[in-house]
Amino acid sequence: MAGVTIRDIAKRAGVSIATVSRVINDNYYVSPDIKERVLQAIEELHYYPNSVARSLKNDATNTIGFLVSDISNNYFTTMAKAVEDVIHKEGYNLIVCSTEDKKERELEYLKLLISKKIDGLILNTTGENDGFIASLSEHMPLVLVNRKVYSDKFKGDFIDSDNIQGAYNLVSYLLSLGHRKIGVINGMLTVSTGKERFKGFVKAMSEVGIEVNGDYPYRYDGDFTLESGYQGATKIMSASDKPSAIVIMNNVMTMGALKYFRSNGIDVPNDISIAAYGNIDNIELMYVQPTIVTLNAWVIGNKAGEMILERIKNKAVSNREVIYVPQLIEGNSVKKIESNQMYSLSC
Amino acid sequence: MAGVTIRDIAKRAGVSIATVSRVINDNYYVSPDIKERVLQAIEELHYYPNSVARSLKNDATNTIGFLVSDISNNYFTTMAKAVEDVIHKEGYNLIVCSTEDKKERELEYLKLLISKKIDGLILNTTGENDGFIASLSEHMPLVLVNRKVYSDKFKGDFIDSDNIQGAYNLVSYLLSLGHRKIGVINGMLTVSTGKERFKGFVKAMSEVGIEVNGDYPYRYDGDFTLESGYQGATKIMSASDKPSAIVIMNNVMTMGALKYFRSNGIDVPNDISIAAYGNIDNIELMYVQPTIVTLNAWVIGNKAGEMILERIKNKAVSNREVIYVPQLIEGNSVKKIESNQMYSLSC
DNA sequence: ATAGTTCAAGAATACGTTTACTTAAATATG
DNA sequence: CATATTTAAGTAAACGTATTCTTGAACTAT
Repeated sequence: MAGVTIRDIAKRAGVSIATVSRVINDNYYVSPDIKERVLQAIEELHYYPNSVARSLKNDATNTIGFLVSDISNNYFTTMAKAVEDVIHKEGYNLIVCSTEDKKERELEYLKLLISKKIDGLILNTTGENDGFIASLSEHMPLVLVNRKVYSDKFKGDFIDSDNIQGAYNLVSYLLSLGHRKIGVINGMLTVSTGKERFKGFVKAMSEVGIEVNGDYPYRYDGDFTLESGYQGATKIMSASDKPSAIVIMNNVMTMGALKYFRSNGIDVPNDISIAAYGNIDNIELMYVQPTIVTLNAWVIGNKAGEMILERIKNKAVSNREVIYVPQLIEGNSVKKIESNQMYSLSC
Repeated sequence: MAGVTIRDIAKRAGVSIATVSRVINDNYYVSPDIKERVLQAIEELHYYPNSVARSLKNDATNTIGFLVSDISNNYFTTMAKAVEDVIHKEGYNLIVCSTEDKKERELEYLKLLISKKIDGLILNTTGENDGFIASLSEHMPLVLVNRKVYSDKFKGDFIDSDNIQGAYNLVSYLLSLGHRKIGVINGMLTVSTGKERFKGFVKAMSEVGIEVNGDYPYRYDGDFTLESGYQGATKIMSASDKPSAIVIMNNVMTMGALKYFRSNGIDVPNDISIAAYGNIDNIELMYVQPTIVTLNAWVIGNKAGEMILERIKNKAVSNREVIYVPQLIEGNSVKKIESNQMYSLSC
């Protein structure tokens, strides 16, 4: 089983290695009796083709890389499954790596994946290696998910939810229920998701005459991690003048913030209202159901799988963008503000 | 960047490919000026060594496979991270695949990983390919996690929590609080985890004189999936004679059961008590905190990483077993049964 | 000064495949 | 029947690297 090569099969079947290869790949006519003999030898010796050698010769590994920022975020494992689901049918495999949102780790993994000669890459970038990625994109089929690369040299596809719209909708929802003092826990503003979601926040607020500028009091810039969600909630709630609601810009930070609230006896939504960006797993089993805008990880993953396959087959396709509009799902994490309170706010 | 080979570097630097290889691997003396020239050429041409070719020559891919039953179970992603953490330091990479507990998928992935010439395999088996795995184990470094392979030909290591003890502890806890009619939602009884956890259940029950035999009324044999947890809860709660508590044999089924309870207005623990095997993520944010025995995925993953590295370095090591004792963590999902109720039960 | 020694670096081979090229037997064609 | 054509299967080269073997220049020793 170990170390059995095409040569052993050839010897056993009394044919040349070329013939064995032809039987394995079934791409040339081989007379039935010889074919039979080869197949039998393969069976008897427990031969498995060496895909390392095969990849070297074919200049194709049938492997697609998927580099994500956080493998323990269920959102990405769901997406990975969705990608796998599509590419597996076409004979491709997926290799998933996690950067933990570290610049160096991303670079290291990119180089590793280049070395491993993957046929294509699906990337959820840290946003800190745009130059490298842009020049990589000139030589490797590349599909970005959720996070954009800022470079006009970039050649590839981009799939995302409409971050601005999604965040805008979240905030509009809070505004419609009378909230005006609205806090925000941002993700990294260095990546497109962080940047654009905040932009959606600012936009919605400005439409009711509230300018969110440098010294906006209820703002915390986190980094999409559980800890920063906790920190953000801590900071915002420790101010003397508290907001009535907080918008949180991803699922993981939402869990972090809720941990803070729960462990400090802060009631959601009575003490603070919450609205969040992104899916939460088994949300109906939580002590409170956050109102969210959802990203469909499965849909995005499927699309990413399709697009990378297209790119691998036809490297010349031009840049494409696919933007999904996220849907708002009401939970019970937002309290309606009574109008007398509103008036008191506006004095 | 694409297609730059050692040959291009050699030409650029005006040396032989052997010299370039020596510089890259830093394993032979190369005079400083030549070394410098080579390094510069590598830099200028954006050369990345082709690890496919390298693997073919070295007969080592520096890659370890991790085949799990369910990649969307946070328990396994945590374990994967833990494995990665250990092996990465030694220059190895991890490739994770998910069988979805399907026999054919496991076989397919095993063959794929053999083809890919991984240096070692960490396996959470479906339990349905024991023969194949046992003979594989004679040629490939192999570490089993959580689920055993039943074959005396098997050569490798095994890491697990003490399933019998863990389940026994869960049931004893319920018994100590006065429960006697205790339901059980099993995982697959074809795999060691399912089998042994049930064994622990039976053992604890028999110690208080309750024999769990073929027609035990509160038993559901599931398959570790969310759906089967839901189904199990449905079945058990639809009987006219309901139990006062249910033991659920993994984390995912627990979520499924809770979904049934919650959506059907069945209060935990007032209508039914729950105790479960396995970790639950962000448990403090749930509407009820199940009492559980925990598996430390991180510890198991680290150990698996260490052991597979040892096996790769010294293929001759004999079979080893590492069993961790799981710890019981009390939640608020179990109600104490008053003694008068107990008496009424015993008539 | 000559023979012996050392060693940096080049030449050549091998890893396990796939495939272009070659061969020889079988069949078709005039 | 002799020549042309087809084609099944074999031979050999190539993929990109690591490494053994070889070479020849620089050095040491006599």
